[in-house]
Amino acid sequence: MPENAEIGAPRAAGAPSGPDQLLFLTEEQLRQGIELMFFAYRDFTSDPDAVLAERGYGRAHHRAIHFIKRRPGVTIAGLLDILKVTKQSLNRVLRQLIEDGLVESSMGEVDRRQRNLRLTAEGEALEHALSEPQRARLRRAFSEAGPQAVAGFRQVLARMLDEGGRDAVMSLVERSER
Amino acid sequence: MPENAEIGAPRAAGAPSGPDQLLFLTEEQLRQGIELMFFAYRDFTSDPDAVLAERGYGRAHHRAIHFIKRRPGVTIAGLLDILKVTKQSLNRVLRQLIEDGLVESSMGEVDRRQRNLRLTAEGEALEHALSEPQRARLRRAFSEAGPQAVAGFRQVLARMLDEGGRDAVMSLVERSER
DNA sequence: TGCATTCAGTCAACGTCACTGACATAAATC
DNA sequence: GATTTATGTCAGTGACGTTGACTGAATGCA
Repeated sequence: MPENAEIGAPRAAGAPSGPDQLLFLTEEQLRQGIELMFFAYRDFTSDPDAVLAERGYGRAHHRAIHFIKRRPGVTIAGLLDILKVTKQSLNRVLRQLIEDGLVESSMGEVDRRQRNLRLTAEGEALEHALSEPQRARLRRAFSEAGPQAVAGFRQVLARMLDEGGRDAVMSLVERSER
Repeated sequence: MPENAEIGAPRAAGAPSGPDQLLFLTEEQLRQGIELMFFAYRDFTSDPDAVLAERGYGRAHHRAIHFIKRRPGVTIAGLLDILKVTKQSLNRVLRQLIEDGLVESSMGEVDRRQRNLRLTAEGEALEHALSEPQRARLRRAFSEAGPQAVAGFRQVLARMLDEGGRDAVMSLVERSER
């Protein structure tokens, strides 16, 4: 472990005895992990939340915009599958985004029932305004923690995913397709 | 930034042309980090959400219960400070929890305007039912990823916190006080 | 003692964003 | 031609966050 071992190092307040090998699995460490997830996620979402609030949008809009950016031409069903929300929930958000000129919906070429979703130039601009603060936050955190810590961060998050959907999620996350 | 000055050392400062050392800071890696946070947090909260839904509660109840368990005797103001929600939001949740016999509110001993909050036996039981699936998920993820990955996970999450409140959050998270 | 402040609790109104259930329409498929 | 699929919409519900205004009780200070 490099120079910054002390920050994330298992302190194990209860200091159970025995070999140190499993100290990172104590109940205390698990509780700290739970709380860190809560606080980190709260701060992580606070920047885009502020941008969204200016336009009267919420996190649902952010998620839709993010994944439309990621998979240009995605269908409604595809987006529903990624987001795991109901059609009605997604529809309300998409209707707004389309009306506001951030997303364009075009008829499917092979299957004309389908809609292919894409960001307009304005949609791209909002996407960038939303994601840049998060990227900046991660960039700083990654840079300060170092590559080895980042690798651990990713491993643990990946292992926290539901086993059922893990492969699907990881292949979505890791597919660059841009 | 006294104690962990080396943490913030600008590793990414120069040398963009260097070898693979900075590949973990590419835009692509940042985007993957953002998506992993989204999916992991979604799955992470899904287990307690299911338990809560059975009783007609939501995440707000979970958070209140968690931090009352963590800091027995905490005051309303203390909880507001941790959760960063409005008094009105918290009050609605607390009123329910108290009515349902999960939380008890007693008058402060030094300052009789204050209320000290504690979980009842039933509250402790629900807290356990809520946190156990999350602990199990983390336990598995930690165990599979290994201690070094866990250290990295913690470092990155800690570094993602808002700088303003980081020390306060980390000292809350790391304080055992039980 | 008297006044300002603090802590807690409440009322009302509002908005986002999930959910269920039911139904409509068009296009594809069998 | 009948069924299935993809999308869209209407209505209702509920959790949970917000702002703003106001109360009562206890405290602290001049």
